[in-house]
Amino acid sequence: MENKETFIKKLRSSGLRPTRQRIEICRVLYDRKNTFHFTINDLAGILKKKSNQKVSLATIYNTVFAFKKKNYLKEISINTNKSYFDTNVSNHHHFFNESTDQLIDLKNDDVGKVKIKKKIPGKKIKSVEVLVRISN
Amino acid sequence: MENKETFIKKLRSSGLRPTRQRIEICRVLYDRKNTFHFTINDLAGILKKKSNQKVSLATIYNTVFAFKKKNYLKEISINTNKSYFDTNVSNHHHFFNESTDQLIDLKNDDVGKVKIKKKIPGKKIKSVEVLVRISN
DNA sequence: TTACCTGCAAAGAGTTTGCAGGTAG
DNA sequence: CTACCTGCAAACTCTTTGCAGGTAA
Repeated sequence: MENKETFIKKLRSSGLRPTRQRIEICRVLYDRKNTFHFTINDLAGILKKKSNQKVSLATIYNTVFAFKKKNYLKEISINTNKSYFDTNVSNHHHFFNESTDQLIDLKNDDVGKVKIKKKIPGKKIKSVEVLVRISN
Repeated sequence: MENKETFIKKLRSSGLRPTRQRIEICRVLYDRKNTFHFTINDLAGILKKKSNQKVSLATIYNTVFAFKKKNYLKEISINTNKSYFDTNVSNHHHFFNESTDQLIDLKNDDVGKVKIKKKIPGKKIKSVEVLVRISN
C-alpha cells in the first residue's frame, strides 16, 4: 500500500504534475497488494466507477505511457487488438488464457533460464519475454 | 518452390476455392526459399506491385486467417498495433528489432529449452513463445 | 444453377492528436 | 503568470462486415 505522497513523487519523477486525475490513476494502479494486469479500457472503466468525475482517455494514455517509459509499468506482448500493461515491472513471464483473455504472472522460478545462444552483431538484447498460451 | 497445383490443394484443404486472387497470395507467401514475415499491409503492398489487378483487403484477411487456422501460417505475438504472420510454422522463436520493426527467426537450437514448471489445473498449454527484443 | 467469392465502402475498435479552457507552481 | 494539463472530439490505423455483382464447380 502506498500513500499519496509516494504517488506525488512517482508522478514528479516521471515529469508529470500531480493532478487529481493522475493521483486517481496511481491509486488504481499501485494502491493494491497484488500485481495488476490491465488494458487502457479496463483502467478507464475502473476510474469511471471509483470516482465521480471521469478521467479522459487522453489523460490515461498520457499517464500510462509516461509510467511505462519510467519503468513503473511494463507493456506485455500479446497480439490481441489492445495493449496490456502490468504493474509488476520485475523480470518475469506470463500465461495468457486464451479462453478468457486473462494474464497470469509466472514467477521467475516457474520458468527455467532461457538461454539465447544466437547473437546479432551490433544489436543489444533489450528483453526476453516468454508467453505461455493456455486454454480450457 | 511450390507450383500452382500445390497451391490449389492448399487452398482446397483450407476450404477455400482456388481463385486467381488466392493463388496470387499463395505465390507471394510460399513461392520463395526463405521464411517470410509480414503484416497484412505488407502483403497487400506486394500483391499490388506484383499483379496488375489489386486484391482487396477483405480477400487478403479472409485467406490469411484461413491459412492460420489450417496451420499454414503462424501469428506472432508482438504488441505493435498490427498483426505479424510467419510462413515458418515450425516450433521456433523470434528476435524483434525495435529499431526497424523487423522480425528475425531464431532456430530451435538458438534457444535453450524453455521449462515451464508451473501448471494451471484444468488448462492446457497451447504454445510457448519467446520474443527477444533487440535494438541498435 | 448454387454456393461461394470479390471489391468496395462503411463501420468498428483501439489509439493519437489538436485545441480551447483550466490548474499547478 | 507561465507552462503544463484536461476534456472533448476529430482523426488515424488496423480490422471486420454488409452487400451487390462475379465466378468455380
